[in-house]
Amino acid sequence: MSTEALTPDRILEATEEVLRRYGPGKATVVDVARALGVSHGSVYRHFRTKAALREAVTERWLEQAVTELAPLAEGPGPAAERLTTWLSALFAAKRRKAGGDPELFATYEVLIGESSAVVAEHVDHLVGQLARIIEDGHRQGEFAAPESGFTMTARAVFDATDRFHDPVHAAEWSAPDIDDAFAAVLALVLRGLRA
Amino acid sequence: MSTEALTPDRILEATEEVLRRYGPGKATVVDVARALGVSHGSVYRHFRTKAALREAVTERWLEQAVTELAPLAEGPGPAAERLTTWLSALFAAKRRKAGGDPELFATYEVLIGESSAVVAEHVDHLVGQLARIIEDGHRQGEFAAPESGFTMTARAVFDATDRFHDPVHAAEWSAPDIDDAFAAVLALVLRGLRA
DNA sequence: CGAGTGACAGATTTCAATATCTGTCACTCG
DNA sequence: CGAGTGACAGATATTGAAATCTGTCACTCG
Repeated sequence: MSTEALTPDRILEATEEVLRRYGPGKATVVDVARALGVSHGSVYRHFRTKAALREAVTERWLEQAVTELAPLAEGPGPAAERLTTWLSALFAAKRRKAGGDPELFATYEVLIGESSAVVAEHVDHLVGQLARIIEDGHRQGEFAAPESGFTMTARAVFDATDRFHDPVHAAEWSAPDIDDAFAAVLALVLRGLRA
Repeated sequence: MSTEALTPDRILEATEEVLRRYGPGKATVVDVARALGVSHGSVYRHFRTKAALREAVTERWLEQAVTELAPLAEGPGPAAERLTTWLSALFAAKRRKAGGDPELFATYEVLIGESSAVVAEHVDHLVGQLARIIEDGHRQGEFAAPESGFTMTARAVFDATDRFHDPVHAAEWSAPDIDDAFAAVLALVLRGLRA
C-alpha cells in the first residue's frame, strides 16, 4: 500500500479518524497503522511514542480554535465590544463543539488532560489575543492602565471567564441560566477594565 | 454490640471513617456495618440507599466550610476588605484541604461529583454570604448599585473566582504563579464592583 | 411493637489467565 | 542507503467465572 508516501500529516489524519471512531481508550497505534495499510513500526518512525502522536493531534485541534478567533481580536471597533465578541465567540465555539458531538468532545477532553504543556501554550496564545484587545482599549482611552501589565490583566480576564471556556465545566454549559451567568461575569469584568 | 443506640450520626461517622480508610471506590455499606458491629440491613433502616448515605456525608462535610466562612462574611470593616478576606479564606481552606490530605480530598471530589443537588445548595449558601458582603458594600457607598440584583452579582463574583475554589481545578493550585493569578482576578473583580 | 437480623436475587466487582498493545531492533528490498 | 517490516519482551487490556455487594423482606426477640 505504498501508493502515497507516508507523511506525518497522513498519519495524523488517520489518528484523528481512529480516535473519532474508537475513542481515546481504545484507539491504538496498531489501529492507526492498520487504517493506513502499513505496519505499526512505520508509525514509530515518524512519532517517537504514542503520547507524542496524540500530542500532535491535540496541537492541531487547538490550533484551529486560535485561528478562528484571531480575526475577532484584530478587527476594528471599540475594545469593549471586541472583548465581548471575542469571549462570546470562544464560549459559543466551545459549547457548539461540546453539544454537537459529545463523544468527540469527550475524546479531546481526555487528550487535553494528557498533555498539559501543549494546552499551556495554547492558553498563552489565547491570552495573547486578549492582551492585544485590552492594550488597544487602553490606547483608545477606553480601559484604565492595568496595574501589572497587559498580559497579567488578560490572564485575569481569561481566568475569570474560566467557567465558560474550560472543558472541565462543559457539563454546566447546558444549564438554563448559563447565559445569564456569562453575561453577569462579562459585565463585571468589563466594569473592572473600564477607565 | 448494642452498647450504644444506632443513630444516623453514628452511622455517618463510621461511613466517614470507612471512606477515609478505603476510598470512595472500595467503601461498601457492608464495611460500614462491620465497623459498627451491626448487620448491613440495620444501616438500610436509617438510610434508604448507599447513595443517600454518601450524600449525607457530603452534606456534612460541605456544611463545615460554610460555617467556617460565615463570621468573615458578617464581620465589620470595609466591604472590599471583607470580600478579599472571605475569598482568600475560601481559597486557602480549599488549598489546605487539597494539599494536606490529597487522598481524602480526592475521595470528597468523587462524592461531590455524585450528588450535584447537594453541591448546588452549598454553592447557594456561599453565594448568599457573598451577596451579604456586596449588599453591605453598596449600603456604605463602597460598591456601585448592581445592574441585576445582589445575588446575581454575587454569583458573578463566585463564578469569576471559580478557578480558585472549584475542586476540579485543584491540580492547578500548586502552580508557582497561582497567587499572582488569584490577586489579579481579585483586583479585577474589586474594580468591577467599586462605585 | 419496632429496632435489628440474615438469607436471598440480581447487579457489580475481583481475579487470574489470555490476548493485545507499545516500543525496539536487526532485517529486507527498491 | 534508508523507508518500511515484523518478531519480540515487557506492559497493559480483555474476558468470563467466582466472589462480593446492594437492597428487600419475612422474621426474631427484648
